[in-house]
Amino acid sequence: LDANVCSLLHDATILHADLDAFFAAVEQRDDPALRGRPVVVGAGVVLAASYEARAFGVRSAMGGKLARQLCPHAVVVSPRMSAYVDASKAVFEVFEDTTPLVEGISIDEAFLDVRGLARISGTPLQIADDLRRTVREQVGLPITVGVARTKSLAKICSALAKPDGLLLVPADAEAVFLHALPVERLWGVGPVTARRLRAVGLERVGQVAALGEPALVALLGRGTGRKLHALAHNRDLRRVRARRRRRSIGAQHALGRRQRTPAELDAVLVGLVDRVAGRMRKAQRVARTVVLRVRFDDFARATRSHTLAQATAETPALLATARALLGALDPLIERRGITLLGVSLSNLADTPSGQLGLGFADERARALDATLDSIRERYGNSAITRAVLLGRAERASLPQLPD
DNA sequence: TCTGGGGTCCTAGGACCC
DNA sequence: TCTGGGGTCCTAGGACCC
Repeated sequence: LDANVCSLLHDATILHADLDAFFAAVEQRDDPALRGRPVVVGAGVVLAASYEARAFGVRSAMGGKLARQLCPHAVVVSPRMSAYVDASKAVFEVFEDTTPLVEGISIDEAFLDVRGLARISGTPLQIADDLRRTVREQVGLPITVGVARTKSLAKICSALAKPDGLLLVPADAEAVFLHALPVERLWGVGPVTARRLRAVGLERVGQVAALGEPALVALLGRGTGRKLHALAHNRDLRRVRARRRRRSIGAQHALGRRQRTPAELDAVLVGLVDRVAGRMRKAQRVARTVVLRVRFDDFARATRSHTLAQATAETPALLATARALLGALDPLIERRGITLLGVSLSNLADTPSGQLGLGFADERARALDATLDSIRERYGNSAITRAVLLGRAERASLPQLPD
């Protein structure tokens, strides 16, 4: 596809940029001895595999044992997260230099909207080409870019163009391109949905597109059915949005198959809550909902959650809640065994300005919280709003609020 | 495939409110 | 007495993504 075609159509303006085998590529960049050799990052579970390792069937999320069987001569390295974070920052700087409209999806991929940059930077195809070269020159990593009119299709393009590739689908070629693909290529179709589709003979996106929305809804449910129908026709109105805020923060820990005593379990829980609460305070955010996640011996899962009356990032309050949730699951854990424990916090808000440094709440804040609790007990939640306002006024040494 | 750690979004029922 | 229409929030589970 040449740049002239692209500029004529000029509507494939969303880029999806995706680093190739990111963790493994950083390791190969930093250690020349690893270049050209199969590299596996992560021992217990494969976090990333270089393309040389993938040639032997090694995939990320695969168990380390199987990976070693498939590729015995692979170099296994333990992850260096800080190196990856640094590399990611450097790459995102290149993104930000390309266009102000950058939406990070994960540590190694982002959407970029390059509409309206024709006079400054050229066509989307030229921009994508420059971006790839700049990342290679400045950061030393291979990156693949997909270009299309929608996020969904741009993402599909980058997946197909990997590794170290560039693929643009012009608007008038969308249907032909999309409809020939297997259904798994659609962003949002995982193993379960793919199985359901294949069970009724739907293997290509074109077949899904031809089916019609009602039939798809009947097969997959309303949400998934509608979404899939739209995506199969490349109808995807999602914009590229800069800086989306996190909606939850969590931590989890795999426990293996060994039996755990309640005391061991509690120690793990304390560690998780402490870690998560610390990250919350660092991010100056507070949470109202505590979610406890467990995985049993048979890998089935269960979650329990509790929503607090007031948002907090204080370890003791969060820990008490998490302990209560874990206690409620005790009988199940007793019966079925536990292989993973996780805590995540949602319903997030910014730390109120009067409560900065919540982790070290002073006597006064504690007294105020106690007052709020007693008000709640006596008069119910409806009295709390006014009490909170009064409390803030008091803490900020403001005059009393009018009724 | 035999299993790590971090997320997002959707659904559905029930409690509760006006 | 038996019941409309609209809404929010909470909880639990599930699918999916990197």
